[in-house]
Amino acid sequence: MGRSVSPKRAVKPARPSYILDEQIGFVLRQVWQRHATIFAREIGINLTPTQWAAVSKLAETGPCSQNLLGRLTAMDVATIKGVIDRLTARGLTETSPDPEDGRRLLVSLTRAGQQVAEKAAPNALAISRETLAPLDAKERETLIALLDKLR
Amino acid sequence: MGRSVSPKRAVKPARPSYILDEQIGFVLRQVWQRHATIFAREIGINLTPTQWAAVSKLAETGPCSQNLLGRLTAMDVATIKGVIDRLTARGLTETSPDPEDGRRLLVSLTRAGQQVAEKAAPNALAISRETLAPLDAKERETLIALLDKLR
DNA sequence: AAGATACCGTTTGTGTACAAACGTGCAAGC
DNA sequence: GCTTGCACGTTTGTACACAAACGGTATCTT
Repeated sequence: MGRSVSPKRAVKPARPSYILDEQIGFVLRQVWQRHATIFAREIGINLTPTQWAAVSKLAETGPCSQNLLGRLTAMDVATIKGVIDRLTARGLTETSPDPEDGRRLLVSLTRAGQQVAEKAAPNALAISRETLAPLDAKERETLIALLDKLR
Repeated sequence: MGRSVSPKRAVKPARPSYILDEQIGFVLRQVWQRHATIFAREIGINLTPTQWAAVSKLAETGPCSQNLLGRLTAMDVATIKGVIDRLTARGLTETSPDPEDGRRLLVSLTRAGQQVAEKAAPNALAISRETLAPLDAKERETLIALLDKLR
């Protein structure tokens, strides 16, 4: 170390070429973390963002196969299995073999699961609002539109 | 099922109040997932985004305590420990007790770690570019600025 | 000097997240 | 028929991510 790479003129300690804090991936991770923190505090019932995704999507679509539910909620097959296992253990979902297709495992909300979905939906909306609170209405719209292009 | 809840007029199957796909948290998770996929494919050396964050931050700042490094890279104390353990096992980092403060564990890049940092930096920049490729220059700037407000 | 307080690192436990390999069921083609 | 290919679910292994509890160290206050 010591002498710089290019001794051209004075020193000016060459801004490093890679600044972590300016990289989109790092920023995304932090924004996601902030959202997850808000979520954990505000969702009310004890649910993770991932579990809520599964529950609310089931409430939207009605019963569907575990695999399809995974695609609809952007979860890996191994991930959705774990999520459904835990939700089922808590009595929020139940599973049954699909009579029409021996490969499929049908997943549906139990009565308790439906109640949770209804009860938590307003909280989930509030969480979305709080996550976006630092932005004004126009900025929120712009952000969503831009992120949508990157999905 | 069958008859709807509110028989007022015609049917118009009441758009559910909570649409997962429109929620900022769900979108963030998906964009992050896409970025992680690009990262895994393009980083060259076998490093996770998190590990790269630690390595590149160490390259930026020089040796620092494990705890501070965790804060600089937005990692929990337990997370940064695991990351440094794995990097050290691979010979990219090394640790030593801080002679000036018995609580601290100093973390630094090894020679191999520095080489990895230099070699991977261009790839990491390319990954950022590819992640943002669906946007034009102005949009990229806007997105970063908006996300920055949500950190 | 002694005690209160804050900081640092470790450990344990739970929950995503994904790759890879495996076995089974369905459907399309010959 | 039968094979070939694809879809579906499961299991294993690795790696974040965070809460909570613990013990050791430094610093601040009295």
